[in-house]
Amino acid sequence: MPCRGHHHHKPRSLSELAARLRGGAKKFTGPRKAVLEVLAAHPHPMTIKDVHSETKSECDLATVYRALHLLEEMELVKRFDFGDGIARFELLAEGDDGHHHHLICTECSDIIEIEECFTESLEEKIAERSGFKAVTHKLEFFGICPDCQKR
Amino acid sequence: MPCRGHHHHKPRSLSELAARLRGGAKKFTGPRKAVLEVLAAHPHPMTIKDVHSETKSECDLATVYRALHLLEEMELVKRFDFGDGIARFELLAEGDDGHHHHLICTECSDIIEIEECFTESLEEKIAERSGFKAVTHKLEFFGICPDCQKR
DNA sequence: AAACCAAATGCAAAACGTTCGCAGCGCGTT
DNA sequence: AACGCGCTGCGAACGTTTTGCATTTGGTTT
Ligand SMILES: [Mn+2]
Ligand SMILES: [Mn+2]
Ligand SMILES: [Zn+2]
Ligand SMILES: [Zn+2]
Repeated sequence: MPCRGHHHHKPRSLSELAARLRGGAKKFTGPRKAVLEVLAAHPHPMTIKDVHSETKSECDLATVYRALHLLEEMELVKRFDFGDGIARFELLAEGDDGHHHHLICTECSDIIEIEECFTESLEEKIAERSGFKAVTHKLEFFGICPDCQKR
Repeated sequence: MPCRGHHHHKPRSLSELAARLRGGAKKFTGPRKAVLEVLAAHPHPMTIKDVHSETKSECDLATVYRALHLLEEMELVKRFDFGDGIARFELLAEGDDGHHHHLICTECSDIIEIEECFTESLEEKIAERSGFKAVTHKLEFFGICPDCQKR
């Protein structure tokens, strides 16, 4: 079963997200709504600082941290790590586990989504050979984008 | 040209490392010697805190940070990122660029070295399609080791 | 509609890994 | 042995993330 890419899934509506929260005995608050709206408007992983400033600082930075932790726990959001010590988050669509990768420009931080994951068979081989179970992976690509090559 | 795995390279002697430093107009100091000895004694990536405590705190933590930065710049050491916000370093052998991957137990942090890298052809494809140049990648595997499966 | 309560928020402080400034020390050279 | 620059130790600062606590708020019950 080949991966079809996470953008092939249909995004969740805000009311569906609200229902999800309430179904998990969580409140659909102003700050959480603001965070979800910001995430829904951006196709690439966002830093918490960026999410915070895009909410026009309607809520506290600590609240954004707490909101994203909750959303991550509920699997409504996926955390990514580009190796710079800053967490980034993407809103997940319905039925998407969020597993995918990125190509990041090391000069300007431009991001390209990589829909495919060709690493799954490798995962199985590694699991078998090592005796490890529940093997997953984190993979990100880095390079210099066309614009930055000209400069 | 297939990758032969970084452990197929022969490790550098301490005197060779000293010569490297001096050749680059750097000093072979007590702290740097201690750091290199600690790294040479460990086959897996080490955190800076661990390197520091293994030197029996003969030198300052800030000095360990500076030593590892220097060694990284001189390509004598390779930095790895397991996604937990803590830098890890491995001593490089002669002729090794250090590119390889790991399988990390999410319970006990046990590490297995993955010698192969099957991602190079994917790198080329991604570079071609996106117009990016100098494409590299970071890849780490995570799972539960045999010991932790029993617990 | 009012009361209720657990959950969530804002604010400030702290924790964490990491970096930096600076006075003094020590490696390599003369 | 003396010199000079690079390096060190120490403490302070950094940026991101977490936490404690008093107050507020969403969702529920009366
Ligand atoms: Mn993405
Ligand atoms: Mn390794
Ligand atoms: Zn993948
Ligand atoms: Zn690789």
